[in-house]
Amino acid sequence: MNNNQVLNERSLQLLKALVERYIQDGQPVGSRALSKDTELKLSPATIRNVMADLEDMGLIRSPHTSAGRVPTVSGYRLFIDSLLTVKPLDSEELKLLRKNLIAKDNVNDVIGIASRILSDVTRMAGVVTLPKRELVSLRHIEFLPLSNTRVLVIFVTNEQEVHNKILHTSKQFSPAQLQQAANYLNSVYAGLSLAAVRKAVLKELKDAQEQMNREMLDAVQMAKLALDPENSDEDYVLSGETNLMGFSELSDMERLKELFDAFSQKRGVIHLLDQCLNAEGVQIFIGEESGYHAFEQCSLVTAPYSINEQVVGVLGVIGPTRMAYEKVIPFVDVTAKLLGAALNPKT
Amino acid sequence: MNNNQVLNERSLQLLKALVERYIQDGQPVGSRALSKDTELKLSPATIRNVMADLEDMGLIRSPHTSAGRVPTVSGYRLFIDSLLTVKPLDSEELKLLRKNLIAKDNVNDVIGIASRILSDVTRMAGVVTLPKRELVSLRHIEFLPLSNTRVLVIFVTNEQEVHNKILHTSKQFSPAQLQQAANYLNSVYAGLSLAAVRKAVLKELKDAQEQMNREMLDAVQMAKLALDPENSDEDYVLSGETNLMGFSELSDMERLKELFDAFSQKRGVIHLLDQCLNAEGVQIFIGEESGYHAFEQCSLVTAPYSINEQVVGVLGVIGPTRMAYEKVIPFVDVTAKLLGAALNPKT
DNA sequence: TATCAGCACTCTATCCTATAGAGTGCCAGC
DNA sequence: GCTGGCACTCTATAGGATAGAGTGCTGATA
Repeated sequence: MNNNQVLNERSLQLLKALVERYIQDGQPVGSRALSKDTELKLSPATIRNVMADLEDMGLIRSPHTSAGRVPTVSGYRLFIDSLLTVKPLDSEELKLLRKNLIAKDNVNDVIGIASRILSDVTRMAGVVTLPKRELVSLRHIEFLPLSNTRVLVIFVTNEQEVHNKILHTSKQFSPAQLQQAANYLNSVYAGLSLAAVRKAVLKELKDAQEQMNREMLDAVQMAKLALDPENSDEDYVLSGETNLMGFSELSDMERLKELFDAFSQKRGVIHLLDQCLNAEGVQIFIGEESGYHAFEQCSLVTAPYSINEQVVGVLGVIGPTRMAYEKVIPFVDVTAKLLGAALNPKT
Repeated sequence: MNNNQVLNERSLQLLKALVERYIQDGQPVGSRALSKDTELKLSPATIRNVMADLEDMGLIRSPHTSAGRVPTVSGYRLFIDSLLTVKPLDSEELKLLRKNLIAKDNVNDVIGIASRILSDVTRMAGVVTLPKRELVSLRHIEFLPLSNTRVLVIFVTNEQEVHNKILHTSKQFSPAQLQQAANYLNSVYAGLSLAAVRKAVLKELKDAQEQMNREMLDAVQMAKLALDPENSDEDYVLSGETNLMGFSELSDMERLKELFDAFSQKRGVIHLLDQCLNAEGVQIFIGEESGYHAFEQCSLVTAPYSINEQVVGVLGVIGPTRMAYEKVIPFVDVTAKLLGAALNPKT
């Protein structure tokens, strides 16, 4: 790669045409085809010169001597960042989103629907992370005695989701004691994010052990157990993975297995998606940019979604690098916004 | 297919050898190989005669003239039902099961572990259905007011699993009323299976509308809502699907996509597994026997598992028809028993 | 009558070669 | 700086030859 070339208007226009053409039909693009595609009246020979320059700059490459050129990751990156003309969202698709992406009693249902719509519309794989518990705020907490030292803790969060967990306490509590503990916690902590609650709880335990009365101490200690993040309960809902089996660039079984393994391990995918939590809007990983070998032939288009203006999760589309970015990007963007809206509690 | 042939001892012995050989190395088995494999001192020519008979009977077939023979579904069926010599369980595998398949607070964790062990050990796909709510018995029910007419119902079942659901009630209840309703239900119905509870509840509503006091009626009506089976919450945990990508008989992308689609739709797979709920022990579907096109190249080896001697779910292994049944069958069998043990409440 | 050696036949898989087609790089002329 | 022309390269495809595996059948044998 050699950067003392100039990327003038014409080269960019040709790069754009090449990427668009390649995305459209998946074949390496030759100079003759490009000459016909653009309104610049240039002969194939001239275009070949420009293409040689683009290749020097590492933006395109040729699979072999007598094939045309295909975009490299840098080529796609430049295309997406500077050349792409995003298409407005299809009104049918918007209608579909508005019709189906609505509030439900069960958050998982909404997440599942979002994931499915993403995959159905794009005909690629859709992924939506569950709202991060950490970031979601506590609405209500409750303790139920199960047996001896086992206590069921139930907490209702911001987005009307109910979580439960079984605690093993060091001593036995009466139902009344548990009720009292819950009352205390609700009065003090309701409305804070779970992360904030945990932080406050830890502080309280550290600062005020002696001054606290017995009941409050019990309550706080139980809250500590209840909010223990434990083995990251982070998860996502994936849909339409099988759509990826149709793409020729992913038809190598080794690769495909690696990709699907990554999907079921979840760890790597979650890590990748987490990187998009703080992005302003749509963020894109092209091929090897993700840093995961399994995703080398794939691109990931993501957008964070929010509840009450607080980002709590990420959704996105996974497909071959050769995808219709100009349609996928706005679609992912809007879906994220509408998912946030559907998850916002109405009260 | 023509059945006026006689299946004598020798033919069966040869069929057995052929299936075993084919399972071992996946190549069509020729007369010469079979002649060496068996201790019957028969020349390839004689064996060819027998093979022609077996082919007439529809037990084996030849992919083309100059290939050997492979078993048909009927051939596999006969092999499994009458010829198979099941191997005792490997002690390492038993140790693995005993070590990992132990009681946990969370049923889903245990199910997940079982599924993973099934796939890891067999290097095929493992599947375990969640315990059917219907069949599991009620231990404890609780109502929590959420807001206005929304009530959170929580029920703890037999296997220590906690389920929750949001009800929309027609009128508003005070916490005390909800507590009273729960008390009533717990005193009357605890210990029955959810299906039995629902049945009793419906009967009560029908019979005794007038005689009942107001509170009990409310309680029963709420129970009815809570136990509504709704969109079948039946589900399963699948592991190691990607193992199936390694098998040459499943390497056709069309087929593979169909199979994975079936996995994510779940409906068909659940229906198939449900058929095994009432089987006495291990049940096997070979290829097209399942009745699902997606599974045409696959076999499914299943066994039901029980909690408190009540069958509540099914587990199994999915792999190519050409699998080591003599090892898989006992393994699935034992795993089902140990899963049942791990799910049994200790009290 | 059951078994078996021998043989002609069939089908597949593999390798080699030839050929057409697509696309390039470079050069010389405008 | 652009372009037509041309030699060159590489791929994909088809055809043909060959080796190998395995079969079915026949006629001989015990």
